[in-house]
Amino acid sequence: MQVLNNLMAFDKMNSAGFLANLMARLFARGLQQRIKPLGLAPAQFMTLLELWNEDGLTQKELVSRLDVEQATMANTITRMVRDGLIERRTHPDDGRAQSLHLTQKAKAVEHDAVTAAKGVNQAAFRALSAEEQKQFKELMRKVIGNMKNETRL
Amino acid sequence: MQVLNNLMAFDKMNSAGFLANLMARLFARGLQQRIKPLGLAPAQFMTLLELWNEDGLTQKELVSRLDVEQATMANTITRMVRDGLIERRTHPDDGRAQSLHLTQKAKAVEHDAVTAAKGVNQAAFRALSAEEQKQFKELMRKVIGNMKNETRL
DNA sequence: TCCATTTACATAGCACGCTATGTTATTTAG
DNA sequence: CTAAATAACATAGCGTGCTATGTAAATGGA
Repeated sequence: MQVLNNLMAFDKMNSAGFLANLMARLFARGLQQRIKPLGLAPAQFMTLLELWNEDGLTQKELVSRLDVEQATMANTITRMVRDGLIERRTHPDDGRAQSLHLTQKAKAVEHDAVTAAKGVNQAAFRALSAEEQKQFKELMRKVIGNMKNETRL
Repeated sequence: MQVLNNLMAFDKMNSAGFLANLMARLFARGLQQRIKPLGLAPAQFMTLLELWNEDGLTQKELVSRLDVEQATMANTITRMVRDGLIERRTHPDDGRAQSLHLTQKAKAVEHDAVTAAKGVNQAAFRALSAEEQKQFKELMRKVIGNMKNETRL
């Protein structure tokens, strides 16, 4: 048996990294399927969440709130402008910056999109008790905190 | 305060999907940094894990073990052949299939790569008790199971 | 046997993440 | 006030994921 050659070398179903990747892909898949009919893609939805909460943010502000690289955000914004979800306006106080503003189209889908996203989370968490759900999210935040501070080692 | 406009609309730090995505990106980043010096990318490492365990697998077998789409695997394999990590051999029993075989280069990096990957998991899990670590992985497997069976709702 | 179906893989096209680097506007030092 | 440094955003290039579709080799049924 091949399994015995490398005994316990690296069991992926017991590897946090593998599990995290698989889980995240399943979340993304679920979200994508539910919001595609609304004309949204997952990263666009996350960006809209911030703008629904506070319209007119700059790219820099979105970058820090969503924890992605600036280049990633720039491309997402370009696609959202292309898709008629937001528009760029030059920032009054800073010629380098731009403020991003929701279009009517983006405002119109807020309720349905948020409902869809909540549905994904619910589907993922069915079969988990309320206590487990709370613990699980707490642990994810803890792990995220660990890895963010990981400048060394 | 903008926060009060949409009270409790969608708190991303309390959204399993957002947390899962962020966590997975941090895992990927950590792994990528550690295995880049070995000439490996994350998906290549995952593929090598399977081949180190059992050389000569087909694309179809890798697809089912790593839980990615066939097209994704095909592209990863192409890059691995390009990078001299594996080679394709036509399958003796089936002219459509191919068996994938490790090169010396790929065999040589196994130990270092596995050590690197274990390091990522350890870094993520420092600050978690052994019990928490076990629970956390159990919960991830549970959530993954939930979402895989989610044909409806 | 021959044709339809299925199977294994390839390809096209896109979303989104990253690093690295360029451009332009603002700030800061002197 | 001007030159250097910084800050905000854009662009290039790539890896990895997906869906949709094409191609060629089995397979199965008539």
